[in-house]
Formats: sequence, C-alpha cells, structure tokens
Amino acid sequence: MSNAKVLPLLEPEPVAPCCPPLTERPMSADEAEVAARMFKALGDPVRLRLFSAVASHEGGEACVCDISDVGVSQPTVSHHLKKLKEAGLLSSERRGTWVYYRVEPSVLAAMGALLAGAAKAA
Amino acid sequence: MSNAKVLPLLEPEPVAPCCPPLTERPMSADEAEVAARMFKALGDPVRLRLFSAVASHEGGEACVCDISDVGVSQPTVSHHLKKLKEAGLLSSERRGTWVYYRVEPSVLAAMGALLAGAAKAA
DNA sequence: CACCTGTATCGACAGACGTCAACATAGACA
DNA sequence: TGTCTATGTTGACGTCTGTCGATACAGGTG
Repeated sequence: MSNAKVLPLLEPEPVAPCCPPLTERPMSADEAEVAARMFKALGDPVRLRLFSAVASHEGGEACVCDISDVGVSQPTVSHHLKKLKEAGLLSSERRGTWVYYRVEPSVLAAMGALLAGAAKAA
Repeated sequence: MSNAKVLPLLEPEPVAPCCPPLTERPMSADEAEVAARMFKALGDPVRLRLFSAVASHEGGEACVCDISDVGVSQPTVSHHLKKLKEAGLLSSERRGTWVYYRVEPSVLAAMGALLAGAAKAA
C-alpha cells in the first residue's frame, strides 16, 4: 500500500452526501461526526498553516521541505500532515527523495458549500 | 453586562481582515491562530449539531430548549454553546425565561470564502 | 557497500478538552 | 416572599492532543 484509503469514507463518494447545507435542517449525529472530523483537522493553527502552504503552492502541491517552516519540530510537522491526510484534506505521494502533498478539492468544496449556505441564512 | 464582547477581536471588524483566501499565500501564524479558533469551534460533533440546529431554525435563531436534544447533559450543552459564542459563531440574548442563540453571519461568510477559494485551486 | 538527507514512527509528557453531577443564578408566577 | 423552570457555572474526572527527542525507514550519492 502507498498513500491510499486512509479514510475509506472519503474515497468512494466525495463527501457529497455527508452534509446538508447546514441551514437546511439540523444535522444528524452521523452527519455531524463526519463533518466535524474535517473541521477539526483545520482547527489547529499549525495544521492550518501547513494546509494553506500546500494549497497556495504552485500547482496545488508542495514538498514537505517547502512547507515545514512553521515553528515546530520535524516530527510534529509529519504528525500534522498525517492528520490532514487522515481527514481527507490532503493526499501524499513520494517522488524520489521527497514526499509531495496536495489538496483534495472535493472535500473542501463540500465544506465551503456547508458554510456558504450558513452565511446566507441569517 | 449581558452577552457582549466575549471575543473582542470579532467586534470591531467582522473577521474580514483575518484571513486571505487560503490559497493566495501561506497563512501567517497570527492569521492561522484566528482562523483555527473558528474551525476548532465546529470541530466537535455536538457543537456542530447545536450550530446547525440554530442555523436551520426559523429566523436563524433558537431557544436553548429547542436545540438541546443532542444526547448530552444540559451543562454540556451550555458549555458548548459558550464555546461557539466565544469563537464568534453565535450570539445570545435573554428574553424572559429563555435564552436565544443566533448565528453570526459575517464570520461564517469569511470561513466559507476561505474554503471556497481552496476548493477552486486544485 | 557506507554515508547522508528527507520523512515517518515511537514513546513519553504536559496541557487541553468533553463530560457529568452538584450547585448557582435569573426570571415568571402565586 | 417562596417556588418552579430554564440556563449558566463550578469542580472533578478520564481521555484526547500537540509537542518533542530518539529512532527507524527510504532513497540518493559516493
């Protein structure tokens, strides 16, 4: 195995059925469980910076060495990238010496839609 | 005092300057700190359900008694609502016997914009 | 092969977090 | 005033989380 299927829930269907627009109706316990997992992944400053660094990097992907300047140790960086990967927000691929991470667009689209709806409501 | 200024940062400016579109450039440590606080608030299943319940309720606001059926004790509900309030996602107002919570649209708009940009990038 | 660099894993630790029971407070009403 | 309901606060408990140093693994280079 390589970098595949860390979070099986996210592979077959791109989180589309995970969450209603958040203002449409109260979320069920299961829906909340899935959605909260994604928000939680972005709920840490270091992870958010790492994610932003990958997302803003040329081509939407970046080598770890390009983004690991966030003020924590290398094991901590690795740990956070793993968390982001498990949440389905990033995917990784080894190319020679370096490992490249890239953003997973479908999951983000789902989260964005969730919040965009909520903003319109009130 | 009543329900005012739990998070002073969010009062004067509606979090608009808090975050660049997340794909534009790597977030700074300070930006990440502010943004992560909001994501973290939605990173718990119970909080997400409470928030969704408020957001989807008629008029964008709800009494605690209407939304407290999420499977945890009353103190826990109160605790989570406080967290959401501190994160700037909800505001509360007492009207007679009941306390009403309502969604804070500006903050959500900022978060939605953050993610929508990221989804388009990759 | 040995050695070096880049990245992941392990083990440990302090601090944060979610949860509850008990208690406190606010308002309505008699 | 007293009592009842609705909500918030406190204190305690176990668990999760972020962090690091030490170590292991992968791949390139000599």
